[in-house]
Amino acid sequence: MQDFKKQFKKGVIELTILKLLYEKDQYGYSIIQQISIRSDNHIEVKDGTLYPILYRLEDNKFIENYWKTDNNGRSKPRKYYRITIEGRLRYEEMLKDYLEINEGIKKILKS
Amino acid sequence: MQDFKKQFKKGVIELTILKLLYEKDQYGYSIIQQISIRSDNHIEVKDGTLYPILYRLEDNKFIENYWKTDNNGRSKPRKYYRITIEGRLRYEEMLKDYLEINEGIKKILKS
DNA sequence: ACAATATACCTTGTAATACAAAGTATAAAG
DNA sequence: CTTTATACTTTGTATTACAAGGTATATTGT
Repeated sequence: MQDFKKQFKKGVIELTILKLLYEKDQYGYSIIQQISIRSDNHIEVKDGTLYPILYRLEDNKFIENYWKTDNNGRSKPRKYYRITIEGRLRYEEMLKDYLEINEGIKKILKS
Repeated sequence: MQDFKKQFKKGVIELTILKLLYEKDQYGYSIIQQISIRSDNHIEVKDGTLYPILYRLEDNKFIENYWKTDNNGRSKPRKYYRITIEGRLRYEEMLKDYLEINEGIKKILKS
């Protein structure tokens, strides 16, 4: 109980991750920051939450990873993720469902 | 996995239940129907889902029940639920959080 | 130079929860 | 009078965001 924000976020995080990777390849930590920034800090995803989701998405072939060393100062490579064709389809599906449910809730809440 | 609609619904169902009881006292089965109808069938809540939520809300003093026999033909009483003051406060809180998260997601999804 | 903080990734265990599936019983409809 | 809908209840299961722990490098402050 208590934290219903946590509940609201279920399922939605996967959607936002796929959206961000749809836009461009990114490494995990970057995704966490992007979600924070772009949602005006309304959505904060913990690293202990994100990484398992990435592994899950990878198992399902929706994304795939590659290690890349950026050509700035940093020597240690970062693990980048790329969305697959299946991942794009999955995203479109999820988006459709999300919008549908959201429309339904909006109708119940108004009046 | 598979059914992400189920995930989107987490937490949101409690919000819609409180909203419906905010409007007027209702029995469980009626809530299920109301959610279906008012969401244009986009949200379907199963009875095995609803009743445990009602008991939970009751344990937390957000709602309370009373048995009532309708004065039409039906002789068997139905278990009506009424929202409490605490329940109203809880609803306002949840709504605020829901709108906030939703705003955040919208910002990430667009562009 | 050194300490403190941020970045970056990973893993284990836990609480919460929508639902399936089963049951019981009455009411309404064909 | 048989079938379907209504109405309520309970048990077990899969999923999942997170806390809390870990490791290691990079950056910033003094």
